[in-house]
Amino acid sequence: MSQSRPPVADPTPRVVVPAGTTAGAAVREAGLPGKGADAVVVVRDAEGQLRDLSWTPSADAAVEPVAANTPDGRAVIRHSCAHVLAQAVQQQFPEAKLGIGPPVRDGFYYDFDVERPFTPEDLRALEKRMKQIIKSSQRFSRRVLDSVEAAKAELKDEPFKLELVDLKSDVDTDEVMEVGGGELTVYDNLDPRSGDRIWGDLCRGPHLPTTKHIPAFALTRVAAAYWRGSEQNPQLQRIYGTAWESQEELDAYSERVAEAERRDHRKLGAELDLFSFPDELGSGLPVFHPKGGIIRREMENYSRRRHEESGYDFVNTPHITKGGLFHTSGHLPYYAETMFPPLSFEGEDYYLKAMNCPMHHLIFRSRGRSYRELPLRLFEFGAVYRYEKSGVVHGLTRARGFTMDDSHIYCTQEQAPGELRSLLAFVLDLLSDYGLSDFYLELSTRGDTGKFIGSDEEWAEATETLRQAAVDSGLELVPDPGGAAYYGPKISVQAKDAIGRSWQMSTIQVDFNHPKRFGLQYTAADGSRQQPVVLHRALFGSIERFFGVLTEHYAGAFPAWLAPVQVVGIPIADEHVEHLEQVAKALRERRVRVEVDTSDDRMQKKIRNHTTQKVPFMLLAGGKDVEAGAVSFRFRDGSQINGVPVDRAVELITEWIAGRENTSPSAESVRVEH
RNA sequence: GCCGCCUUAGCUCAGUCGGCCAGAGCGGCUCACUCGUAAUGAGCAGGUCGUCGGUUCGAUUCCGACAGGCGGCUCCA
Repeated sequence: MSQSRPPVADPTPRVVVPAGTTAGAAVREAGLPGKGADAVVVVRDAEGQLRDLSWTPSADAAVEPVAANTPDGRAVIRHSCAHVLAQAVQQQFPEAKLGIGPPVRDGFYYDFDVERPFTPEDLRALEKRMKQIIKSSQRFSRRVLDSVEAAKAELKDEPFKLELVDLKSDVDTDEVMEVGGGELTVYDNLDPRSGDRIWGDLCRGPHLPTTKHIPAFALTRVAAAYWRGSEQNPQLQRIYGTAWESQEELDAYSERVAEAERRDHRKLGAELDLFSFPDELGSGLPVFHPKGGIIRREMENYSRRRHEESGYDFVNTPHITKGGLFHTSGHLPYYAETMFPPLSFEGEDYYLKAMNCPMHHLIFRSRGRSYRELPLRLFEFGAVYRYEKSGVVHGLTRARGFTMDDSHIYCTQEQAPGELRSLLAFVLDLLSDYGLSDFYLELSTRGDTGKFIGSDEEWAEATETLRQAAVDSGLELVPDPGGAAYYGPKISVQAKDAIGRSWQMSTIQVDFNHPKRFGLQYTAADGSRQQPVVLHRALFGSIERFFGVLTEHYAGAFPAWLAPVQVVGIPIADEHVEHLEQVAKALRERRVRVEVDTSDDRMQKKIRNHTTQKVPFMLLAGGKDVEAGAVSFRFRDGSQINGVPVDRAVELITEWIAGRENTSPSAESVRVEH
């Protein structure tokens, strides 16, 4: 149908908009699509500014058409859809006051001040109303307000918008799309026939030409949100929605959401009998069941081995300490509210450990240290407890009790850059051994709040050292101003999982404050006393969180080397059990976790059970196999290899596990022949 | 911590507009079946309807507090 359209050779084709004509006309003239998923919805001018199709430059302007199915195009669709939502809300609830309504990842939201919170029924009614608005093809029309006074007069019934008008100089961000760019504009929704103004909103734009250009949307949930993101401000009711350039894309998005739900580690943790959160223990305190315990142990064991090989020393420290230690470190009183309240006895306040570093510093300080010992790398799987607010506790990824794979590296100033580089390489290498391979880095630097300790020079130097190490890694580096720890800047490694979600994994921090506070010293070659630099580093972040991330990454189908049960023998009939027990014995001798299913379920049922339990290798044996001294493989994906000689089967499974292969074995990937 | 929603058997969920013995599927246990690649059949057990308090002749059902969960906000050394 669209075959006559010329192929797009230039990735960013330009269209020239003649002076005094609209961008839309030029786009049409150029033969670019006006409807469908690749419809041009706005253009980008020479300054990079997005403009409405109704934009009319006063001089000829070369612009870049922006299609609906691009990140910018989708943002415009979503933002316009937010306006439609707001119009629907004010039709249905005339007393509702408007907050802000920006596009966000995969969708949009709009905040409202209403007398009572929205209900799910409200959402359904609003969706219906929005569909009518979209169908009526209202035109989005931009209007420049003459002055701040004019704006205030127009917005006299919208207290939050008024506030934005007064704040406009410092709210020109992507989040607040209402105002910006030096002038105040309103987008009116006009009736396509009469041109009457139906609704309007303070907004910097740009917008779609008409509401009909919103091809597919859905309202997804309601929540409360603080006005302008501050706990001090009133809470508004936020409605979230999603909008896409086509119904197919909306469906695909819904499918991604459903897939994420299926992978939810909290759900899989129960289904696969890995861990639970007993109410009796309290919120955020997990227990690991035997199968979860195996995965956890394998994760830890491999990490332990790699750390041993890389020159780390293993230490152990207690879970509780007198409060003085955390005063020395500076954690108290800054972070008192995120630590559990103290236990008072014998005239002392004892705190549950919220971080391991102070205790490691004490180990460093326990005797005189020589430069010959540096870098000294102390490592511990250290359990910590943090009083996370009740509303943020979330499965294994945000728990109140968890285990950090924590290490502190004490080195000289000169050693720090090299140590950081090799540390980062080590971290990325180890993470990829667990099957995560898509990384980017975030550099968290000092902010201007009072929580950061230490001098400007020290911060600048530490930040630069970290930045350099990050740049040397060749990975994408995203700045995170104000995100540093109070004692120093940090790099965090963000990993993307199998369905493209990012998780913060490792953090690496440079710390020049703790050495000072703890009076850490070593004797240098010239006999002088020097202060070491401390590098803090958690690789998994926390074992629990990494466990949760891996569970979701693999959708519960753990690599064979991590799987709680690696092999299950399934006899066709009872008389074949003996044969499988022999195979199991051989595997068990090679430390393979193997079971033979002797239950009186039918063979088909056993296959189903162990498939849903995501066992990587199922070994079936019937008369033919017994006779041939063989077994038949069935894999998670349903593929099979029949009649594999027992010796070869044992060898093959052992090799697969020892190779720490992270993909699921299948008839295609497993090679029977040598 | 804040806002909203939720909590019935091990799990997933019906149900009670306030009233005799609260149901189903899966799971568990028992028995029969011995089977060639995702659910064999029959039977049995299992619930103080999250906890505490209030209203009521009577509460699993209505109200409140608390705990736990879910979705957000805020926070995240």
